[in-house]
Amino acid sequence: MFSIIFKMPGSKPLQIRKIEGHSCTIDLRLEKLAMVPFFKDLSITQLQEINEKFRAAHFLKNEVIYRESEQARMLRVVVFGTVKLLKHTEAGKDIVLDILQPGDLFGSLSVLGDKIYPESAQAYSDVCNLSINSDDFYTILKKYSSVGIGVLNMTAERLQSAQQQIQELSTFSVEKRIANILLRLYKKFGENDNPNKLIQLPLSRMDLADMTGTSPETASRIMSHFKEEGIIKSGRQWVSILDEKKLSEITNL
Amino acid sequence: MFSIIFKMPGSKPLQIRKIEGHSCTIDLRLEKLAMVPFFKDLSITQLQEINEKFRAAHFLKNEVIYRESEQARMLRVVVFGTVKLLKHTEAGKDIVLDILQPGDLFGSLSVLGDKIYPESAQAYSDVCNLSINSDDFYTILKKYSSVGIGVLNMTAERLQSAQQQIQELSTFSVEKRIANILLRLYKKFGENDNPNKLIQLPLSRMDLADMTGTSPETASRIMSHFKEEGIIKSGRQWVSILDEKKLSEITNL
DNA sequence: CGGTCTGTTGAAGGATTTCAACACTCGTGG
DNA sequence: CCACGAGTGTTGAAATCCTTCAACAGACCG
Repeated sequence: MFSIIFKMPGSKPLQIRKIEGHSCTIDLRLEKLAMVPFFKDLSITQLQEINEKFRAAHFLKNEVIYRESEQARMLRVVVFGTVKLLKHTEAGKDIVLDILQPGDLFGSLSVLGDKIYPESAQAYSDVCNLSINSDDFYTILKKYSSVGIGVLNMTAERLQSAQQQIQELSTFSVEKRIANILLRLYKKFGENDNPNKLIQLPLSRMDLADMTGTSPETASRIMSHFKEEGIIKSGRQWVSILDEKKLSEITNL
Repeated sequence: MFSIIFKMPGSKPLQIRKIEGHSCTIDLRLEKLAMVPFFKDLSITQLQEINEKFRAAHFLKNEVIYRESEQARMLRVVVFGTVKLLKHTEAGKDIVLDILQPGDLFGSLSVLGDKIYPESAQAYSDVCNLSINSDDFYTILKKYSSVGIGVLNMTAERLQSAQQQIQELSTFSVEKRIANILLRLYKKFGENDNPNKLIQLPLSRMDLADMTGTSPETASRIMSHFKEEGIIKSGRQWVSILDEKKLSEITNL
């Protein structure tokens, strides 16, 4: 078993952008707000009006943005970096529900009701986000029905994706689930311009285990297997996809 | 092992109401529409206007209402009976995502986008529902922002519940998952007025397996175990809950 | 340069599935 | 009205997948 890792001397495969040197200028804020799918029908003037209600906040990698079962007061939009949504269990095991990109919405989605965060949010890299009080957002929803329809649509998509995950957890082997999550992460976070096909996330075996509902050891074993087959390359907290086709064959096996 | 089943001679424990003798009068339709949480802020006149757009449809038990990956054109509201939402797998195994009651919404939830049903819907009993063209519903959403907010809220709740299920599938043993689903079904479909604590559903071992992502055999073994412990009574397609407290202890073990 | 975090691998044990046989219930049609 | 057959539930035993415990190796950080 020769699992050769190509070391680039002095440079780790995964380059993580730090928050230093990043600043949330008005232009960047407006650009990111306009990127949010459900603000796309609004005029510049309306966007600026909405922008007034948002406040920028920064988090360093691994900082907790909010915790499960806290009072849910804020709706947030990722501007820079990636955010991990997760649930904790009494046994200390975490479940990763989703990983968010710039433009994604999180936090207090449900405007009515008990307003308790159903999951925790943690900065997966250095993060900048915009947050809005949920009462203010409620006002926007009432005023602009297109925004509500957009949010509804995004929520419906996430529901579909969650139900897809339920099906996979119920019927797929761990190997299939890991092949699948690698494909999905590659589609979402793969750098298509870069030939080394790296997933742009500090992805650990533990993370993979938490996303697929298995143990880190099993995740490691399966990743080793994929490496032997030449399907992936991987090191400490980085993964790159060599053979996308073989991966999707495994999921459809 | 004495699993005594109290037979009521000539009468099965579970009485299923047939659709014969049921008719969707205007009054019943309005009553059910008013029951839908996100129509609650509308006036009678507005309700009547919306009612015009809905058409009633009837399905016999086990009839398929729509199939996964069909074109999604209709949004539906359950008026009478129960509906099973499920996903099929190539291996022939089904996953039950949800069981719906009168007042619940299903079908083409996402108003924009590709409009493909992400799951199948099947009549779990004889069913009457109202359906509306999704374009017509889109018009309503644009006109009444309160409706959009209500639907958003319902969708957000379902998303939460799906994520809860993901956590349970990832971390709970089959025994805990079955205890949990029994409790949830009992809360939703238990007849509180009736002393025999029956879950008002034709619940088979296969159904339980499809809801918890296990095999019918394992579900049967665990149900047998619960019977021995005096926690439940159960026969062919019926379950009643004797000891709710013990069940919730099992889920929290 | 040590210490901590991450990844790897082995081996034993446990949970669950699968295959198989059988019992029972219910509806149907003779 | 009874008998049949399909559908449903039960149970055993073997096989499989996965977890858990444990030890160790390598990478990164200060």
